[in-house]
Amino acid sequence: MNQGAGKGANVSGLPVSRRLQQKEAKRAALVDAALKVFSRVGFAAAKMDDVAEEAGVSKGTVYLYFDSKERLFEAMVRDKMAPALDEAVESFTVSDSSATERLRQHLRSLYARMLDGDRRQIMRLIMAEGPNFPHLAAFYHQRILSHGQGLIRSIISQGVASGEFRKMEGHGLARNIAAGAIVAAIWKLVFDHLQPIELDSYLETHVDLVLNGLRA
Amino acid sequence: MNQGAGKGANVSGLPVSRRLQQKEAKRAALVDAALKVFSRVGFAAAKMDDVAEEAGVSKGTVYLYFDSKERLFEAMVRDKMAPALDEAVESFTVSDSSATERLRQHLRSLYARMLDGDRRQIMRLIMAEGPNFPHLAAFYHQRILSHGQGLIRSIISQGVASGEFRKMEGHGLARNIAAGAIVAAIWKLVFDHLQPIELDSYLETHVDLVLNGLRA
DNA sequence: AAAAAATGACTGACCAGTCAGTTATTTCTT
DNA sequence: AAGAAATAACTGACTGGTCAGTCATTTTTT
Repeated sequence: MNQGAGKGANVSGLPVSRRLQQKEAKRAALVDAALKVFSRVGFAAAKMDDVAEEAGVSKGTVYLYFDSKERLFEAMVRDKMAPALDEAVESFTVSDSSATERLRQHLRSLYARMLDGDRRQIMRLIMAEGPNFPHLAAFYHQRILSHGQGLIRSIISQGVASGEFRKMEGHGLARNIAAGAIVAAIWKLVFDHLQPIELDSYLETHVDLVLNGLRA
Repeated sequence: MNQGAGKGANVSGLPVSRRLQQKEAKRAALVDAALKVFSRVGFAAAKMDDVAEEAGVSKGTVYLYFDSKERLFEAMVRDKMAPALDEAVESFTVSDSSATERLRQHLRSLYARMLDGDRRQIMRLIMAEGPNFPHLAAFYHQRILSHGQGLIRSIISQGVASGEFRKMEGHGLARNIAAGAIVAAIWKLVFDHLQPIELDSYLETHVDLVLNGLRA
């Protein structure tokens, strides 16, 4: 009767011990706490004690879940970024709209996703600490940036095929189109108190500029 | 005969002691060393010993020139950013070219200035450490970003007046136009090894997109 | 009662900042 | 001009505090 069968069985019939659920919940709490602390002060200045306190546990407990500060940082980035990929793909269900309309929609959803509080903090952390965490930079590039460029490129291809957009030859068109959103996200974290970004208006300017720039 | 006249006098006739010259040179060397070390590892992880070694002096000497690690960091940002302002203004001598041509030129010069090795490192540091150094973020915003937006806006006004550009209403047009360059600078530092930016081509794409986007 | 989870005092490495002492440069004296 | 005295620049061992990571003990769960 070990393995907690009985009250440990969940709807799917698989035995999931109360222990494991709690462990998972605590791990998530620690990741949340880590995000807060790392966002506030950066990797090097963050204290494991503060992460522990933020999560309502003692420092020793943090080390039951993560081997080291670096591992905690990495786990945080991975955990918090995983949903972004799913969202991007989900929001991208191929529709039969025009490329113009799809690009407009895509940029709106990009802003919504990037300007999410957690996400832009992580983006800033990647830029700040990326050179010290090469595999995290690679992970972020592969899972988010590379994928995101692919989506934009596919819309552009459609638009070129349909005659809505002109064919542009140079490199980096997708990055160029996404740049406005990236800058908005960072700006909001670093300079917003000095010169606020009015996001809706900024977004519309961006969409307007890009769509006109691409028009055939 | 005090004040070191004679061999202490320089071409302008003003007495400049050997001491002061050397002191100024050493200060500059320390700022250079600081830039290297801070760029490599960020503010918190940088060691004053490393800065000293990089400059070829002992740690104590660093403290003869700068009161603290923070002050050194601030001095570095200020010293290294001062020339950027002058350059921007210089490169902006009002010409009688069309707004289209002026914007093209301006973007090229913006890329050239931003992608300067030192400068993009500092931009990255500001983004990474800005929230912890509010007055530095303010300094950077005022001296670089705000000013830069003004230059772009003035070209756009000319273009609207001359009928080259359409009038765009939303906020943040100047930021949007500069965004491509900002992203390029950061990309080159963090992701270039994963997906290189071919700068000339990227720049031309950007110019092309923006000019078409603005066209009346 | 046994096992698992959590604790927090502790250790050892690290590093910003100091300062008593050393070296280099300039000024004064003869 | 040559040495003596004064001043400025520099050094690096040291201190005090901090913090990642450990582990013997306590608490909670089963």
